[in-house]
Amino acid sequence: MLSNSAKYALKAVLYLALHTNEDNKLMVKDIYSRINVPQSYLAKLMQKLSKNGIISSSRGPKGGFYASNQNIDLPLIRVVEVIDGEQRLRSCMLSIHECDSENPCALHDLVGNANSFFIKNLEETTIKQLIGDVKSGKSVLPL
Amino acid sequence: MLSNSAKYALKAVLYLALHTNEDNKLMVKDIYSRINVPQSYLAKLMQKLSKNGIISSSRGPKGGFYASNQNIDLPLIRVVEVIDGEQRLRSCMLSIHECDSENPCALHDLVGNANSFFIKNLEETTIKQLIGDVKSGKSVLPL
DNA sequence: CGCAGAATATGATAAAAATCACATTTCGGA
DNA sequence: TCCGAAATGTGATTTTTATCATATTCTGCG
Repeated sequence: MLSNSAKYALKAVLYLALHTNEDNKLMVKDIYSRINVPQSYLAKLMQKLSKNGIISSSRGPKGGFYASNQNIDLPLIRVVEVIDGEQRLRSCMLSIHECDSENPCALHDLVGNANSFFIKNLEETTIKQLIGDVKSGKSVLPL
Repeated sequence: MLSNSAKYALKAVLYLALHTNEDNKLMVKDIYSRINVPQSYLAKLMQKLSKNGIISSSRGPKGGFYASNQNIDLPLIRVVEVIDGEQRLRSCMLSIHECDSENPCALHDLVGNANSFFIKNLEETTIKQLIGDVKSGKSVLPL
């Protein structure tokens, strides 16, 4: 469903959204152990996120990565699309190309609305909204 | 969610269930192009399925793979567990170990009951039931 | 200006998943 | 009883994903 990389990226984005802003940046080495992602792999992922405008960064001393107000208004789907591409998440359960609700593959009904429900949520939920849940204790952001 | 291998295996099992029985077997080379799976990779998958009792086989001339009456009464989950192992399907969206509905990770609610719904269906639907849908035209089994 | 601290770029290595190739075993039939 | 047809067993190769390492560029600050 989601690649490992996408999971890593989501964790990182949520961590940044919770702990950083324009005036309070963090470096990869401050983050990786908190979210349990290998350091240099995380670095690569964050570069990709940064290049695609999902997170922000600045170089040099006092630099680092952070989530701007603009960043956290992005829907979660953007994170996974940047990392996994657009296809992976939406591909049918049997990887049939012509599979949709009109012409369902044999497993289509078993998944039911499960997958589309998840995708819909990823599309409609912003990073900001999600960390709201964490802040209010509705869910946990784990290591 | 499901590995490529598991998808291949499901396709193969469903194909066998539709087109074979004790008296009417098929060889890998008769199947692979129909379900669009590389021949020798399919061979390996089918050996695994056969060894684990998901499908049946007999050697020698007039031999081949087939789905017995006993086979098609198995729930679909058995197919994916044999190929992907038991963990993969049930692992949390962020791969957090201590994530459940009591202690949900940040993404838990986004997936909602989607995943458990799918798993439940895999557990409760037998191969036979599923091909019923295909036979009655409710769904398609594609190449 | 220039140095040091940071991200960025590039590419090498390792591990896992997918694919291929072939030798071995089993079995039915002539 | 022997030959050939088929699955089975084993392992090598390729591709993708994940991981590591290092050189390069940018930037704030003294």
